Amino acid sequence: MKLGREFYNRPTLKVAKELLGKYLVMNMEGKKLSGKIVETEAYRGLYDPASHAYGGMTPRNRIMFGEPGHAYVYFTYGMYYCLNVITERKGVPAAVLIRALEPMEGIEIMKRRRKREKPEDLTSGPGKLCQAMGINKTLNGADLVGKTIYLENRGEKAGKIVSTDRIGIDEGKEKKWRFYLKDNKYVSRK
DNA sequence: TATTGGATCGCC
DNA sequence: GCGATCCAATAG
Repeated sequence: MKLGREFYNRPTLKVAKELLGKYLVMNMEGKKLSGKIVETEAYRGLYDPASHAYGGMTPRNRIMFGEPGHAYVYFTYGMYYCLNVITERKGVPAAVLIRALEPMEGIEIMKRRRKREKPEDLTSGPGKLCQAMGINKTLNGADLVGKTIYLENRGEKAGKIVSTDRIGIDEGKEKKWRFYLKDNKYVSRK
């Protein structure tokens, strides 16, 4: 069952945890790709120094201030994209970064795009999964309650969840806002 | 207008 | 450990 707007319009930490075990589905150019979410990170707007929205709205982060249930895609390190889902009500800048997936459908397409054969090399990181799924800037602002990209509950139990500090973040280290499924081999940074 | 460094990745 | 590679943010 596709996740509706109301799922995203809730506290960010809750959404970040509940996204584990859900499926990310892409329908593009007649191809279907999907993967199970196994790792996320929460970013909470104005009061979180690590968030892109810290300090107010800019052209890049404006999607974070908008309606929940949309995609925030940004470009980083000159060559990678990262995918976030917007949470909390309109006007409150907050998002959950999708950090890793367990590939499910469309694995051959992912291998071709990633130029890698091992399943655990396809989507075990935020930049990798965007490359594998074909996510780029054209999807920035896309409605996740739609047809091309959406999240889905396939009735799986998440299992044990581990929380740690966020990767690549120096400020706000006391915040344990990274969540992943324990013992899952598709989590980044083994 | 110039400079700097990043919510990364893969190879050395 | 480090280079690739480019854009957003900030400083001037």
